[in-house]
This record gives sequence, structure tokens and C-alpha cells, in this order.
Amino acid sequence: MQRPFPVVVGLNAAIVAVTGETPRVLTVERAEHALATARAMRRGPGRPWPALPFGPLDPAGDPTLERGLRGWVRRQAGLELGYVEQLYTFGDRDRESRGDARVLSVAYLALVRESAVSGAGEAQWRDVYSFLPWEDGREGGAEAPLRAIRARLEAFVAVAPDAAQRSARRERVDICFGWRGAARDPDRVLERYELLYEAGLVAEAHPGRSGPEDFGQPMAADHRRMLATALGRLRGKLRYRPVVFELLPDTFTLLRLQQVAEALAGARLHKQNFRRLVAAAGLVVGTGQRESGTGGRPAELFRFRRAVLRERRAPGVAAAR
Amino acid sequence: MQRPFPVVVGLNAAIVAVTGETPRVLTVERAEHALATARAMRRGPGRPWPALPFGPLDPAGDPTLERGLRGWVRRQAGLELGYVEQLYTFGDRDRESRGDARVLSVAYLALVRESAVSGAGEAQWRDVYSFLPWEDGREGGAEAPLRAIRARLEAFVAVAPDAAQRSARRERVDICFGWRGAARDPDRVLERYELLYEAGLVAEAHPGRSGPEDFGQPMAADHRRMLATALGRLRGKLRYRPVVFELLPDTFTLLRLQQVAEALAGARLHKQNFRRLVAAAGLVVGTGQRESGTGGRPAELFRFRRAVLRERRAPGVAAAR
DNA sequence: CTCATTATGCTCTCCGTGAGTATTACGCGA
DNA sequence: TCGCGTAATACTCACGGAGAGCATAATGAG
Repeated sequence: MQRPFPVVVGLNAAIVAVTGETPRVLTVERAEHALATARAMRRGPGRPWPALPFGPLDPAGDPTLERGLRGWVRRQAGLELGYVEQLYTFGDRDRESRGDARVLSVAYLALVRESAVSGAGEAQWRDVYSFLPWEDGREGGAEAPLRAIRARLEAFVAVAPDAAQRSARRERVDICFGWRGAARDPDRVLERYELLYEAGLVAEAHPGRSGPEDFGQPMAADHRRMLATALGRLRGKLRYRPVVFELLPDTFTLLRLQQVAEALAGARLHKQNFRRLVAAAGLVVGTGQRESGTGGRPAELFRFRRAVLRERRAPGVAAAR
Repeated sequence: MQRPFPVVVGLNAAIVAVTGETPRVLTVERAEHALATARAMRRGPGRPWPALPFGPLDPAGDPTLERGLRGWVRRQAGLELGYVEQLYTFGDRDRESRGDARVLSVAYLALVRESAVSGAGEAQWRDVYSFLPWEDGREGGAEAPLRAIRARLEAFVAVAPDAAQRSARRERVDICFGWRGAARDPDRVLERYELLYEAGLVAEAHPGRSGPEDFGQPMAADHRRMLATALGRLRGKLRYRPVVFELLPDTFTLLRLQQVAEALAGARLHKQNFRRLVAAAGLVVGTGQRESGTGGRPAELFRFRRAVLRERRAPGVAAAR
């Protein structure tokens, strides 16, 4: 049975690296592809909104979705992806304004090491938290946006049509952001973004008008939703799979390891406990070599200990707070 | 840019319920749809292999993938789905033997209550562990298959072309199944199935020949892979989201709650600790009512306590062993 | 009335986690 | 060369959750 309405499949990638203490994501300025849409091309006052790199699936050529993804990332950005994980398939009808085809986007999370962050052609590495500023709870950088968000969300609760919906919104707001005594879950990045979207507090939610106060740098189409999905998944996975090491060079100091974990978790971790945890879990082995010139006592260089995969069911790193 | 090669999108569902102490999945005998493939129709000696229910996405009609799924499940099986969660998108080229189109399948996990298990039209509720017998570690039911699997996998390790690949296979086998001192992770259902597939120990891996000893009831196409994905995800989610209650009626005894958790985890849990954990986490509240006629002291009926969503970041149930 | 069966209460021991204090080893500038 | 800033590393301590066991209460069946 031939469909009258064709389906086009896009492969999107949130390609993440950590440089210094900031998590970065690879973005492109222009949507050059067949998948480019009016929305993806949308401009703010000045520049077009950045987009996650994406390319179309070649239904006849690409043997697997993942190999299709790796292929065009290699060709376009000259980047060889290491760790790749499928995130989610986005298929809402109104998410792309193409009248002539249904667009499905399969979003992936990819991790690359800091060393690969340099020449990426026209692509740019941007701070993940410039798109999701409320997610970085390290230096109180999220406090100002969170105060403002709270005020706006209070209003969102207040304008609910009836009491039942009001209390439902209240619950949702509190649980998402951990307000009024609720426990804040750092992994619920997507839920928070979607709440802001529904409350009209991100620019993507009202593409025509410019909102009075929108939070975070917008992205093309629903790419910021994908980025939120990626960050949430990454934070969760950090805890039970040794994915941090995909972002680190072969040898590293414990401080560096902690910095990368903190950058992704968006929170400061207790130093001594972090080290004890990492050591006790057998995640790393010392190399005997030391790093110098950091302005303090030289740190030992460590290396990921693969044998931990045998010993632990869930070898992760972000448990220590 | 119009693709020369059309893409067809299928929506698959692993619809899971727990009756008594067995987890069940809804299966259909025949692939009646446009998506039906030679492989899906494949027969063993007698009947065709059961399949997960699936239906095509209507690219022009269905506003979202999930609503498309709910729609055809309602129409075909007369079943109104409650909890639905996207699992994974399968898109390998060779997974469906259609020469005229590329088939993408978006697989979903859906949970329904025991009460809904009855009239499902031509569909049948089958024991999940009949497809994945090595995953049920409750009454030693998995012991016999696991012994046999172990012997076959030892051979798989031995026939590796060189020493490096041999030790890589050895590592993988040990980690997957928790052998030779490795820690067995109950959530890695998919990894175990895929290992068996690669080792040629499931019928789907060699559709022509009939294997000397294949493990578990096969399913059409790659549906058993989807089921493994579903079970793994469900086991993981049990631990940090209150999904068990999607499978239970409004009120239930603690024994019933534990049985459902055990059925999905495929393991026995310590009774007193389970109850203490559930109580301490504030997951349930007593109703004051009691159940009788069970042949012992009557148990109190409990109800899910929604307020736990505020209080706990990760309210789950399967921590107690 | 007794026994099998199930629910439920209580205890006790580890160990992981959160948090703090103290000590060691560098580079650098006065 | 001495002192100070910076960072790494070593210990200690309290607390709560998880694992395991024993004891007791409330039913129905015979």
C-alpha cells in the first residue's frame, strides 16, 4: 500500500563535549538541507536561531540509522563520533511546517572528547547552558533566571481556568522545579523545558510575537527540546554507566574528572566524597605519572579501569553530592 | 528533494500486563497489515511466529505518533491504553525484507491493568518469559536454559577467530550473564538477547535452518528484540518511577504489589524489607479496608499515594532484594 | 481447638553517603 | 629561603537505607 503522503526521516545529533568547566554542544547556524523549514530559518532580531546539526536518512543507502548519522557528521563536520546513543523519535505533525511531507526526526546523543573540539567547519561549539540557563546550579548562575521563571510560573498557575487545573498546574510546577518543599530531580530537564514551553516562556512557543521575557537562547524548530532530552538522559546515565570517560582523554586527573561530572550534572560535588566514591568503585587506576604546573600540589594521572564493567552492575559517577 | 525510495513507518507496541504472578504481553498470530513481511509470516513446524501488535502511521492523519498508536490499538484490540512510553526506533535496512520501501518501526511500551486482560479479539496474552525464559530467575525456572546457554556460549567464545576476539567475547558473555564472578545486571535484557542472536542461539538468527537448540519462543521479524527492550526498560524504570501502579487496580494488598514487582524483576524480593521500603518511601497509604478469603490473615488494602511524587525524586519499588 | 497460612512488627548489622577536619606537596613572590 | 596560596590526599564521624532474621497476630480449614 503506497502512502499518498510521503515520510521524510531526519537524523539529528546533540553532539556534546566538555571544555574546561562548560558543557558544549555543536550547533550550526543555517539549515542548509532538504529538511530545512521556515521555522528552522526563523530569525530573531539578528541572526537565525542555531540548530542542532542534522541530515536526512538515505532510505536506500544507509544500512542503519546510526551509520547514516555517523556518515553525514563525518562528511559535514569532519568529526568521527565515538559514543552514540539513540534518544527519541520526534514525529508530531505540526513540528515542521512542511505541507508536502511528514517529517520524522530521530534524535541521537553523541559524546566527543575535548581534543576534537576545534575545527568543526561552519559549526560552532556553544555552552549548553546558554540554551538551558536554569539547569546550571553550580555558581548560583541559575538563581536569577529561576527567580524570574518562578514569578512567571506563578502567574501561569493563577490563570488556569478552574480550581482543579490550578492545583494540577501547581503540582506540576512544584515537582518540576523542586519548589515548596518538593524534591528537585536534576534529570528532569525535558519536563522543565516542556513546562516552560507550555507556559509560553521560551521563544519557540510563540514564533510570531516576541515574548516579554523568554528564557535561554532559542534554537531552530524543536531542537532545544532535543537538547533537553539529551542533557536529561546524559545526567541519568552518568549515574550508572561510565559515560564520563567518553568525554575525557586517555589519562586525566581526578579534578578533571570531577569538573566534567559537575559540568554535566550542573551541580557542585563534594570533593573528598567524589574521590572516595570513584576510588571505591574501582572506576580508575593511577598511572604513577603526575601532572604539574597547575599551581598546587601535582595531581596523579588516572586512567579508566575497564575491569569495573565486570565487577559493578552500574558503575557511575554522580552519586556523591 | 523527493526521495526515490519511500519510507513507511510502523508503530509497534509491547503491551504488558501482570496476571497473578506472570507478566504477559499481547501478541497477534498473523501479520495482517501492509507492514506484513515474508519474515513476519514465517512459520515454524506449525503455527506462524507470534508478533507484537502493530499498525502503520498515517502520515497525513495521525497528529502524533503516540495518538496514532493509541488509535489503532483501540480499533483493533478494543483496548484503551493508559501508560505509554516510546522505547526505540528500529530502522536497520535488512530487518524487513521489503524491496520497495524502507521500513522504520517506532516501538512503544504500554502498561495495562489486569482487569483489561480478557477480550482482546484475536490477540492473545502470552507469558513474557516464554519468549525470554532465561530472564525469569524466580523459581530456578531459568536455571536449565541458563546451563544450556552457558555451554553454547562457551563454544561461541571458543570459535572466535583469534585470541583478542576470544577474550572480547569472553568479557561480553561474562558481563551479560554475570558469570565467572561478574555482576549480573537484571536490566540488561536487550544485551543478553542480542548476544544470543549473534551467537545464533535464537531462531530468528537463522530463519532458514532450524537450529539444533534455540532458546525461547521466537517472534516475528525483530519483535523479540522489541520485547527485550521493553522488559529491560521496565525493570529499570521500576526502580525510580512508580510505574508498578499502572499495572494494579486502584486498591491492592502489599502482597499483590510485591508479586507484580517480582514478576517484572524476575526475582524474589525479601518480604519484610519490601514492605518496609514501600512504607518508608510513602508510596502507599492504607485504606483501612481488609481483604479476606485468601487463606490466612486478611491483608489491608492499600492505595497509591500520589503525594510521593512531590517528596521523592525517584520513587520506585524494586530496590529491596 | 489446633494447625496451616499469611500479615505484620521489631531488631540488628553493615555499608554507602554526606559532611567536616587535618595534613602533605607543590609553585611563586617577598 | 621562608611563607603563603593552591591543590591533593588522609581520616573521622554520624546517619540512614538495605539485607537478613526472629517473633507475633489474625484468619480459615479440618
